[in-house]
Amino acid sequence: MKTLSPIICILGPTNSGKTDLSLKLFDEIPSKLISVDSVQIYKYADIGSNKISKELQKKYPHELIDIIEPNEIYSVGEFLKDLRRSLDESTQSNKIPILVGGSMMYFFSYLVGFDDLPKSDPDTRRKIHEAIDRRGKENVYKELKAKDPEAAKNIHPNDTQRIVRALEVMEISKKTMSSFFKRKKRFAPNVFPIVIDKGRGSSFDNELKARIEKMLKKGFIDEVHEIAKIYKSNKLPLFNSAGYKEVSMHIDKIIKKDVLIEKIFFAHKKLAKHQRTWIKKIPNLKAFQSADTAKNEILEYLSY
RNA sequence: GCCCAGAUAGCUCAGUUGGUAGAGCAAAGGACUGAAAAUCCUUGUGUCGGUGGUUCGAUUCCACCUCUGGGCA
Repeated sequence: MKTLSPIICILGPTNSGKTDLSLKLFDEIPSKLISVDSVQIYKYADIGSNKISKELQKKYPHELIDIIEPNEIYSVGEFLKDLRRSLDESTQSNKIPILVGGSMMYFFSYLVGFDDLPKSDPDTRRKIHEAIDRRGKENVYKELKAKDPEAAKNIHPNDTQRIVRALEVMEISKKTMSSFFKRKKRFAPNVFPIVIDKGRGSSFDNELKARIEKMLKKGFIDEVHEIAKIYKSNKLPLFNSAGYKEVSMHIDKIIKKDVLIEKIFFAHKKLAKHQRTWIKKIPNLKAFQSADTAKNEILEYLSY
């Protein structure tokens, strides 16, 4: 079922020019744009996630954008399934898939490998959280250590999220989480992954700041208001992400207006840093500092 | 001009009843297997505004000076 048509992957930290590059490529080659972005996946999250405008979306349609409601939880596992489907579709229609986006763990899982763990279950998860409240995090961690020392080795006692996940997997599957770990490498020879990063000097900071000011001018706060109104909640999964968290805190009067820009800026800087940490772990990336040189190299690779 | 309050880490500020200091944020590095833009870990020497004085010892007490708020004229 595997064909060898090329697959282009464009990764990079926020504000690096990924989108520009992907649109330019789309202009020149018969391709399908596929978003790799855990926030743009959400409907209505337009301004804060830097989606291209609705008009541009007509000209440049993207897969895996606007497919989830902001009150739903999406995950890497689902992403990989959705991605596979999109990739199949594009090869069937003889189009070159261009994967572009900012969620580095999604890229990592696709490029480096991901095992078939049981998917999360809210009831099981709730039970484990109750156990933590009742018996204390330390004791629950001890339990994990006893049952799955291999997994516990890589989980810090303070990392509640991972402790819960490991116990959840065990509860559902009756097997240890570490027994699932194989990380079969899926790095196919036809995948062409590149990273673009302009670096992190003061010009990066200034551009990022300008970009955030623009977001606010375009009505980021109203967008968050609207979403909270539609779903009657200000505690949506979407509101955990960089920027959305800060704006929703502002709406709750926890963050004052005059520091909001700064807080969002820090959140995005942290995001960029985190993205770069992931990028360092992904092998075989071709690195570029500008969209133009990257474009030429990709066209050359595709012999266009 | 007078009175009051400040001056401590890049920022906001704690603190030391006198034995040369610590939180949050930022920054840097890292972990990461269905929330990942999440979650978590590691890293803190800074003329404690300046100059003198008291003291075995001052960032801490005293005096003066400089600067910044605020008030009164």
